[in-house]
Amino acid sequence: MASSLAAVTAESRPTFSIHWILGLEMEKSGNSVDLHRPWTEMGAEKENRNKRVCSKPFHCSEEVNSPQPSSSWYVGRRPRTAFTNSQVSVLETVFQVNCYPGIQLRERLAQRLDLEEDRIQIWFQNRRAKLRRSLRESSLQLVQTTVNDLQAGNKVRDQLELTSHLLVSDHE
Amino acid sequence: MASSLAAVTAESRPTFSIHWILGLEMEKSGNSVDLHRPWTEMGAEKENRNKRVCSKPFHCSEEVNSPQPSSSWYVGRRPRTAFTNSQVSVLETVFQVNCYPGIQLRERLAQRLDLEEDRIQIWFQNRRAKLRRSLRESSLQLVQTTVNDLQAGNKVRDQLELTSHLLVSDHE
DNA sequence: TTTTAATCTAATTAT
DNA sequence: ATAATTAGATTAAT
Repeated sequence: MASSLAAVTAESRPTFSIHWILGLEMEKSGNSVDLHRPWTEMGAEKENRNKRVCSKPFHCSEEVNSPQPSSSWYVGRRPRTAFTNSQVSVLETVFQVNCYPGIQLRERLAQRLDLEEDRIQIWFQNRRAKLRRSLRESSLQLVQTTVNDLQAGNKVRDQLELTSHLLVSDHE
Repeated sequence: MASSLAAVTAESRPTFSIHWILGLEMEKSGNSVDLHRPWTEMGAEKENRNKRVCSKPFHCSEEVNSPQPSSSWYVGRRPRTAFTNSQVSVLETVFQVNCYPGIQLRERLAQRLDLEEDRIQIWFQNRRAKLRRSLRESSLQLVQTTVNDLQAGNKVRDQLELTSHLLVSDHE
């Protein structure tokens, strides 16, 4: 609420400082206000993009030429959430019933498990991906098995054909 | 915090009620604990997909029992956030500088604009998609213009060729 | 009708 | 192994 008020105060003014908005973030990048849109140069440097030497684009825009993967002062990614066994247990149970929980159920789960709603959302997305993956794999395995069985069947048939051919030849 | 305690209490018990977990959500679906995984029956109903009966998995299961697919969808969806002009203004300004804000900047923006961090994340995702779309369109238009120019150039060249041919023919 | 917030998948990155 | 992020495609609210 207090932060909201501060924001509104600044927002009502047409010109506001980018430094004020970015706060501490600006200290590290200095005054350079360079755009970071790696996907505009798609074909050119795939390596740089894939490597994502700097998951914090802001600070590392100059690092495109000098990659320092192990700059540990900050990583732009949200720290990995470590779900407890109990939390996963509940989530798995709910997933069995409904793997596309709506906002109400997600909020409820967030409250009951003391997690943010978005963590729930992401968990279900990843869980569905996992299930799809396993289903794909098992169906692939089914195909493999079927192919193998067919091949085995063919071998038997070939054996039979060979035998019958020999018998026929024997008779002729 | 209180909800956390409640959750832990229930979690520590190996057997917990699915109804307790789902709470009010269960009222709608009754006692039937039917799985909802529309993508497991992918190949089976291609017609439905083409007919656009339900392209979202969510309505599919609901639609079986309820005749109002549209009303059942938006109850499950988070209510659309209405950003104020001021909020968008700040977001746009930050976007000019960094369209891939890390977790710190996202949290800072969330605090200052009185929004959830995930709303910020989603806003930037949609904003990047919009920018990419506009870039694609403008580059497409560039191609169109180039093609048109080339065609116009060809016409001029054809005119010149025709003229010279007539002149040559005239001399022969 | 247009714009865009929310949701989803698929692939990937990174812990 | 899986949480987090991205692009891209849709859906649906304004």
